[in-house]
Amino acid sequence: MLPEDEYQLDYFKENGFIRKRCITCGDHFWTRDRERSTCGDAPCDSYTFIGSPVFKGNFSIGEMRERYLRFFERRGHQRVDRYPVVARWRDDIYLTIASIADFQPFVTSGLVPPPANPLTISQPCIRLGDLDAVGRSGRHLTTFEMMAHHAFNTVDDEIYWKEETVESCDSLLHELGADPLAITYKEAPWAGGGNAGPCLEVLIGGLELATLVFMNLRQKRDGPITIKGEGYEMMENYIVDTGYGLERFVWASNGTPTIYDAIFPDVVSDLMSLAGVEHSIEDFEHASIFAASARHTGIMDISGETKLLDLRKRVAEEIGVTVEKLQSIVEPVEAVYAIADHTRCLTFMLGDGIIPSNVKAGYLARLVLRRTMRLMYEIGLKTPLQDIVEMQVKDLKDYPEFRERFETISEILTLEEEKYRETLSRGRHLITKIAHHYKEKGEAIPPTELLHLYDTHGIPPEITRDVASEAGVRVNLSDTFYSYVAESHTKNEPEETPQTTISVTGLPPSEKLYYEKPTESVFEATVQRVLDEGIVLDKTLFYPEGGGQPADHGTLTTDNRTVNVVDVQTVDDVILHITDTEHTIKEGNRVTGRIDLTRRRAHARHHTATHLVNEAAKKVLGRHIWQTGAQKSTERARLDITHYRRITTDELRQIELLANQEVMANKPIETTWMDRTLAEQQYGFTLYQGGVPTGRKIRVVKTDDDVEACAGTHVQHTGEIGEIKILRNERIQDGIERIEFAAGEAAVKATQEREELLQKASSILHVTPEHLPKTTQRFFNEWKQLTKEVERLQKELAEARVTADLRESTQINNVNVITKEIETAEINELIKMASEFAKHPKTVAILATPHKGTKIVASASNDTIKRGINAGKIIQQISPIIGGGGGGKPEIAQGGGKHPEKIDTALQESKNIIKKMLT
RNA sequence: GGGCCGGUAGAUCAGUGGAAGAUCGCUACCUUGGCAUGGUAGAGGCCUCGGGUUCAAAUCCCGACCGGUCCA
Repeated sequence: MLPEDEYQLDYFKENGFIRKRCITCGDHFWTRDRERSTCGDAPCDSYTFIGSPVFKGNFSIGEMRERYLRFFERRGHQRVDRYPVVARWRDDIYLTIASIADFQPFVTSGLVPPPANPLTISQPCIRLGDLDAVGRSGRHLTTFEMMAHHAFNTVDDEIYWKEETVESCDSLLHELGADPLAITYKEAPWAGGGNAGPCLEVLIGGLELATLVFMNLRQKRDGPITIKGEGYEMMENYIVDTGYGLERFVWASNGTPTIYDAIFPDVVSDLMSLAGVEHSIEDFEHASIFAASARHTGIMDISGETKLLDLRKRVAEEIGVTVEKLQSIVEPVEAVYAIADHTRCLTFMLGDGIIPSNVKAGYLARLVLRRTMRLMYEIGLKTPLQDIVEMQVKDLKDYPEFRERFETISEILTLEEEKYRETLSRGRHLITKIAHHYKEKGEAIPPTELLHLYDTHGIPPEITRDVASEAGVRVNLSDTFYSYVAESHTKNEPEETPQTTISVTGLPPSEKLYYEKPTESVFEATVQRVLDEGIVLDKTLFYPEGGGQPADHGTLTTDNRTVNVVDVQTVDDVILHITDTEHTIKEGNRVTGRIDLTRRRAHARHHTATHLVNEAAKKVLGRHIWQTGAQKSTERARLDITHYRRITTDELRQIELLANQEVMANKPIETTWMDRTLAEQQYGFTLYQGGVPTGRKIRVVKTDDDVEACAGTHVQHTGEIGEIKILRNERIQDGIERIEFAAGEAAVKATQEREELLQKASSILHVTPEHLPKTTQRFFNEWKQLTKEVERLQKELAEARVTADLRESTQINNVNVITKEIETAEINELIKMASEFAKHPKTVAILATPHKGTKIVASASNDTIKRGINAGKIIQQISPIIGGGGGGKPEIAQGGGKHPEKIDTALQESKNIIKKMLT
């Protein structure tokens, strides 16, 4: 645990605070109120602000945000624009979950300076962890703004620390009109995301309004400080990480029964009337119900159906109504609250460019979307989703960027709604089928079946229950269903691949010649060290694998001995040259390096082409396009981009044309090293198309309109690419399209290969390539007709043969037995004939052909089957004779083998078998 | 990134190794003054594609393509 003197602030002592221990939870807290015995946090205190606001004046979201940011601007902070809700600069989280997330990991680690210091920001955040409680608890939101002021201190340069932070917070609350006696600061050591430090929670009226974190520890195995079982050590830099809940401030200033009524009252009331739900916070009864509900949920956990029911009971008791009555009043309103919240979340997600998908951040968008639609279905709200989102966009006046993007957002929503409807209607079919199955067995649909429906087909168990009960089948639905789902997924945990660490300690970063001298292929260098994993030089022209670009190949020569370099990797800024054979190169040697320039040029062409195709795709498909991956080689490159529907061939052609026009314009490619924060501010996060680079400075590559942070090697002018040829397009995930293309010589080769295919195909048909589509169509149609004609003729022929052959039958026990070898018949003909024979009474036929492998067919008329004949068994017994196997039904069976010369023997044997069967 | 499911007639789907099916829709004819309906007959299938196993594959195995879905 942290030493308690962490919290012994002068500010507390000089302003009449005393440190107390909560009589309920035992935590320590600071207060001015000598009478207070509880810490002020849930569940020790319950809400007192509902109906009696803690601040002077009813603030709206916009007013409160502005008030806050101005307050800290006056105190020397620089205001910083918000970051997107999708954390594109992070590879560990999809969504921005806190204001400090904007500055992790490079600013907090001290590697990159902050955009301003100290700074203040109001950062929209999305957290989906408490999805179930949203709407019900009265205080949970998926989307909220975390107002914050941050100071990034180093040992040499301290901006401010605890004293000033608490003083600012206290002053802000006073300025807003809070009662000083009502404010408590609770001590609550904080840990998360690999950092930790002391923390004060700021509470008024039972509500946590802000958290003041003093981040000064970093997680380290066997570190000297232990928190929650993990070791930590002190950092050289220490950070003031505050978080003020904007929505909670607004709620506290309004004292409405729920947070939703305070932050988007217009959207809530519009939705209520659209859904036909009676609700008015002016209505005393309703207000008191929701106030009571919110007070209780403030102090209890309501996850799970049982706990929810418990809450309902308590509230019902307090108000003096039955639980059923309470539910009928409360549930539709709660659904509307949740819909209001979820659609706001969607507005931020889609507005910041997330494309719904079945993977990654896109999946989270779809999760929220489908949840919203389910809620709408439950309360019978038929308004199109995009209309509700439009209400949100209009309500979010401080976010004009969403209005600009609304057309795309609206299109995405329409498509998603359509998709979900299809999923559900597919689901209904499936459920009905399964329901019938269990109805026959007289059982309820078991949980495994529900899991399968949900997991594999996306049908929520509630819908299964509804549809199945229409079919008259019960469903075993437990309130732990979703944890059951989670359980079924945790069975096969991915094995952690043990990371092999290559020791490059003590080595300076390798000098990268490939940036300064992109066209050169020969260099001199000194060997720094020879490791098992590769050779380290002081400087190199070899480009190491990275950013989807493969490593350069080439040679290293020393004392007239040359080795091939077949791979180049980078470890902590040190470049390793990997050779294909043993070598005698030693530390301190001078070596001459030569790189394969043809290979390098092919990579550079494909790399620059990737930027052009990406930009062209944005122009053709829309600004929502985002690169999710790319891979280059000497022969081709592929680019994965986000898009909410399949790219059409027409769009693909436009992209190809546009990219080639850029090539023809022969524009220069500018590369500059820029300060990371400056680059982000100047170009925005669209910089990080190819992933997030590390380091304080980033390399910015400008190709006309396209600007990306990129470490790859490029051509000097777009014209050097020569040609870009799109080869194919596939959808690798829902919402992600892959475009494969070739550039330069590879494009010419690819075009030639396609040309050759066309020529080969057209020379077979003796037509020119232009006539190929028409001619192949004609041939295909003719082929279909001829197939039918052949079948018809075979049938006719079979009938004719049957009539003739019936006369040649042998009599065995009053059964006509026909055994016959037909030289040129195919198996279908034999089957047709055999079935013709079987139409005649008292007839058994055994037919054989040596054509196309040796085949035999047997058939028996119905009356002979009754007398013991079984065509299947006959075939089973005689087909081994011809060296194969066979089988079938009593009426008709077939078989085959490898020895046509044994057909006679087999046919003779069949007569013996028939004799036995008839006796 | 991982898991699960699917691709058969225009549509929805049956078909677990032995002659490709059902329902709706479509076409023609009958029923009717006309329509709805009812009746009869018919057309419509590279069973997604490519390999493999087998005497035999829509069916089993491998791969590709297309689609659905859950999770991190």
